[in-house]
Amino acid sequence: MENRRDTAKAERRSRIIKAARDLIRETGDAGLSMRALAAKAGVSLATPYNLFGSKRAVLVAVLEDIKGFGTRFASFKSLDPLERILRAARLAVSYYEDDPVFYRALWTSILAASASEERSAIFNQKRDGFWMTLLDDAVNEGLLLPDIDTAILLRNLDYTFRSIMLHWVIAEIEIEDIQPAVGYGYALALRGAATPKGQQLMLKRLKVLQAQCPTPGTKSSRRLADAETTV
Amino acid sequence: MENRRDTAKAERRSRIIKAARDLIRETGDAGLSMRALAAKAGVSLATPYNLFGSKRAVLVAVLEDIKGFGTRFASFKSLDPLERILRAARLAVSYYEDDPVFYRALWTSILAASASEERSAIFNQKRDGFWMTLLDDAVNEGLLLPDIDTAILLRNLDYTFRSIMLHWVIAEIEIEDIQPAVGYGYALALRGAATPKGQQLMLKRLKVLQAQCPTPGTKSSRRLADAETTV
DNA sequence: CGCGTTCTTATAACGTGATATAAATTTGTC
DNA sequence: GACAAATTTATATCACGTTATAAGAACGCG
Repeated sequence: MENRRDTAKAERRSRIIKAARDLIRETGDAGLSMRALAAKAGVSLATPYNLFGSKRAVLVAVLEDIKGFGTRFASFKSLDPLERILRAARLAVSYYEDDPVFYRALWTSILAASASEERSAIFNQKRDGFWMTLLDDAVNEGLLLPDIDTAILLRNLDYTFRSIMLHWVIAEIEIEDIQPAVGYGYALALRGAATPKGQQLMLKRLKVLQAQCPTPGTKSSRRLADAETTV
Repeated sequence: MENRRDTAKAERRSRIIKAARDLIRETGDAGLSMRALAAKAGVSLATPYNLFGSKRAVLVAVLEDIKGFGTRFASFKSLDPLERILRAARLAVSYYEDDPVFYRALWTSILAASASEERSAIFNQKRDGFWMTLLDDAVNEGLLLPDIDTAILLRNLDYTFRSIMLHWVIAEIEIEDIQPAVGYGYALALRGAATPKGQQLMLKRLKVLQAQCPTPGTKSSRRLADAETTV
């Protein structure tokens, strides 16, 4: 907010983000063209490119504009650290559960947007600090092994989260299957990093969550003998 | 190969796949347009659409055309089952390490190709039988808990693999960081599903692999206090 | 005020993936 | 060999993301 020029620019930026959000909600993925976006934002076609650089960047900005995670998380402080992590993951999933149409369209658009050289902060969101605190708490209370580098563990948890979301976006997971899948993945990785004490806790959760997961292997025709497979 | 018509069609199909593969190798992702592909395959622009349906489908066909996994795997039979799984994962990674330019371009194209309603077999490749055998062996030898549903565990391992590959394609992981990242993720999940005996084995591997992983948290400015985060 | 800078605007253009159409060609069958 | 069916072909067209261009407006500064 230095110049009046910059405030006008910021105003245009947020107008574009809002227009994109509304367009996705109204018309879904399909209706979101740059021409429609510019019209809806009351702006020229070139402006989103000036301010963001590409369609993908606009959509990433939409994603980053969605906040309020910490607020809803206030009430978990009494639980043990591992349980807190699972609750936090569940809370993260709930964002998608609350508005699946929007998020699916958003991610579809982001993935479909043409290739770019972006220094993609798509995945490098600023959640690290929050989650690192949770993990470090678990180490301090003797539930995770001190040998484990929590930063690397966190990245591994992120991998699980993203992959399940991508699977939901691209293929045919039902939205209600996401929560147990994420919970299971998190519990499994946490048990892999846990002390004996933490392992007991996670094993209980694993059994519960496993029962909630749809078993992919129940198709009667599983091909057991083809070693000639694709990478 | 019933009719002569079908053989000609199959021949055209494989000519298109080969042309796509060659085009990616020669010009990278950028040079692969449907017009260039049709020209290189000696075929009309409409033909790839007739035979495959979309650009994405062509690229998926290219991916599925790459085989030979089982052959290279013959020699691991003397190792313990968990170690075999880690070796197999490493072998899968080696495909990408051997030709990173090609695979990155291929995946970029697949992700960037316009949205589609495909019953995406992109990820549902036919590797299940091979990996299920490995996991079941580990259960039978008392290294993994019998409570664990190996099908769900396998899907979880797949999540890790895909996510790391996607991360490599989209963002800036170095190709040499993939192998430890995949190994760590697999060892972590396997330890999470392991018996005490299996856990000891995996913990050793975890420590080694952890040391090979680049630590994402070593940036001096880690923001610890922002609970206001993005989902 | 006036000048220069910066940015938006309007518009045209390019190459793209995809689709539609009618003509040409190939194939299987009689 | 001739006919019918199917499909490739050639071509035109569409909407899209993106870029380039020139013209105009808003601003900071003297």
